[in-house]
Amino acid sequence: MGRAPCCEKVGLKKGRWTAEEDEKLTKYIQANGEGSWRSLPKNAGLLRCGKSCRLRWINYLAADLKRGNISAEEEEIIINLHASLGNRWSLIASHLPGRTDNEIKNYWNSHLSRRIYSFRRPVNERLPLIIETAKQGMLAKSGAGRFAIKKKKISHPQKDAIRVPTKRPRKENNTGDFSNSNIEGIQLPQTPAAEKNTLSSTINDTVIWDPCAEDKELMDLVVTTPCPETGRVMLGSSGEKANLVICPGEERRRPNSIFHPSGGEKENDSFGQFCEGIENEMLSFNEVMGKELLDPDGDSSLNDEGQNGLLVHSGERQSGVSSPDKTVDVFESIGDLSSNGESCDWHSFSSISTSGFDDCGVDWSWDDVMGGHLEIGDETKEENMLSWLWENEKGEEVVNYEKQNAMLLGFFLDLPQ
DNA sequence: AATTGAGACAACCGCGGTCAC
DNA sequence: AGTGACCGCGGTTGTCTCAAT
Repeated sequence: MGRAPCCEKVGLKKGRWTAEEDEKLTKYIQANGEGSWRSLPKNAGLLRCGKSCRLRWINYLAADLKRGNISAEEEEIIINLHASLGNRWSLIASHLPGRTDNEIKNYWNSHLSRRIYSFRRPVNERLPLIIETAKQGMLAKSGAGRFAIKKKKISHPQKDAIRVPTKRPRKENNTGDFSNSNIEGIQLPQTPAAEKNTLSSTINDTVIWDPCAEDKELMDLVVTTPCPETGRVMLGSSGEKANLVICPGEERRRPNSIFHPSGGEKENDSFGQFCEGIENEMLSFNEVMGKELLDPDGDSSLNDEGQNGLLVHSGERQSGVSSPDKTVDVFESIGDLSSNGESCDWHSFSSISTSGFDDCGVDWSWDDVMGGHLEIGDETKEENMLSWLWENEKGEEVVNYEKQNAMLLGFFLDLPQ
């Protein structure tokens, strides 16, 4: 014989709580304390299920709840903890006094998730590591910690017009930095599988990596160590340097930044395990932009020099497009796609690029990409970075795709403010 | 002024672990 | 020891608000 049921479930009221019900519940709990949810509704004179009473008390009536908007500090904590813990709302809430798991969950779903997951991706599919990496670079944005790298210019006189017009703006001001960016409105995965598996990364694990730092030893350790199983070079390592956040130069360690791209358990984190499951996700920049972001057939390509326009659709660049800003177009395209949830369509991209955004210009060059890190006259840093990007250990000229891609993607993701 | 539809959020549902009987 | 309710949690749904048309 088990316990008696918590309530009869018949004749019980559902839906919104009235002020009168709130008052009854509050008075009862103030007099008798929390708990005994089964008997509470009857004793308090409420036609509610005990479960409903508990939820109402915990989420809205408890005295220690903090009302009002989520502050910028709280928001950053949520973002960082979510990057580490995934959808463990109660755990996240435990770090935010006065906030409930439900409140944080709702805030995440309505305010933050679309800012964080900037790219269309099927549910339950992980982002490529390079995007995860750059994404986390975005997350590290607030404060000084940010990998990339300011845009050289936004030539469009009304850059707000770049926004994808798929959603009406809300009245309230969003506190985040991406609300006015041209990625607004992008459909997001609801609960990426990777998040569910992202566990146990702690603040102490975080390594903020500055690619132009003079700490070349760290650079090499983090970036150029190949996976012993796959032979691939990863944007991340494991063991002591398991967590990687790309950030700019000023601040190399930010205690609140959490990044654990592998989602592995800290104590089990070996390099092999880190590589496991992501070995095929290390795409080149062209692959990412073409296959993952733009053209499902993968036939867009990156202009090698990067000096005159950003992306060149092979064999089909639109005539009559004057200095098109392909960065802008890229994100226009993504937003447009996500707004209807359909697959990426290169042709819609083309039509967008030729119908009103032609003169949006964000030219880029490697000088631009690196420029955010470098101060004028800082030749040592510049030399370090150049050799890091274009040389191997022997000083021979090579193409370090992963390094370059990470820098480029970070650059491109640093959208106009 | 009426309609539409997206955003925000309160509340419900269902599951799994725990614990009282 | 077995049963089944309780509890807490995360996912989902329902409802309200309000900007755009």
